[in-house]
Amino acid sequence: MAAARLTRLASRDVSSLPHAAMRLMGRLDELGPTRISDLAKADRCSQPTMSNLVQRQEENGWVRREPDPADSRASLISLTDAGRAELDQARHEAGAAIAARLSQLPASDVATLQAAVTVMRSILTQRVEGERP
Amino acid sequence: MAAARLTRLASRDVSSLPHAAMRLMGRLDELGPTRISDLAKADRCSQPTMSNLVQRQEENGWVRREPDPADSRASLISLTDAGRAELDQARHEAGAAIAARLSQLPASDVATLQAAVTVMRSILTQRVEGERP
DNA sequence: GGAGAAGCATAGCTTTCCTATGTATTGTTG
DNA sequence: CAACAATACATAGGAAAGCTATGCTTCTCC
Repeated sequence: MAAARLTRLASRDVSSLPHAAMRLMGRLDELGPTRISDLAKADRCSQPTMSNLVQRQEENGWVRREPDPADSRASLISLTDAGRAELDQARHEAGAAIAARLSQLPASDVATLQAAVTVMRSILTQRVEGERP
Repeated sequence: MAAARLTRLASRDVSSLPHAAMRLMGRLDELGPTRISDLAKADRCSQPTMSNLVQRQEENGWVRREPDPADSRASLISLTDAGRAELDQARHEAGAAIAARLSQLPASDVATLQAAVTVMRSILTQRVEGERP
């Protein structure tokens, strides 16, 4: 609950990029050129949802679509320069918003959050029983 | 980012209640009978959004609307028994989903998260400069 | 008692998500 | 190697969740 509310709080401070677009572009930044279905898995949404999201960002010029040389059914999605610029700015905004709040905390609290981030990352890469690889 | 992804991960494991409904009902559980505009503030959404959300949950029978005796413009929203049951079940589901992942962590990591929750709560109640009371 | 403020509802729109289904390619197999 | 199943995506149609602008009551305060 605390994480959810904090996330909601932070996302309200970022005006430049819609939430879903930010997620998509963050993934692309991490993963490089990626297929739509893999992006959907990473973002935990359905394939049509990702298909649609990619189309919209393609229209914005933030994302590019190239044929996958290894499989002509698939396309590889990647960030454009404009997309990267947009992502950088959104991250800057988000960072500033978070920093404003963190600056009001004692250093020990910030350290606690930092440690928690590491733990959360390990949860995110965890495989839970009953999940297919 | 970690908090956002973790939140998204957890919310996918809860099928019973839509996201916004869960937030609304959680607030009602915390606050008791509350006005729509106060709910909107607590949930950081616009008043019309909350108005709409309350209407939908009212149709579901999970939420009740009573006139505010102190102000006949306002209504007081509260949980119905059905709503509380629904909330309990959704929390149970969410708890189980989280527990499944926490159980794979060493106790020290869980303790780190616990400490972080306390810090996050303090951020949530923080007042940032430039906000009206 | 009248003007402005406060509390909601409605209208009209956008974004984000879903399931179901169709199409084209790839793999597999008798 | 032809047929069938599986995979990768797109499209259609609809629901949920959010917004701004605006209008209607009811308070509040001078």
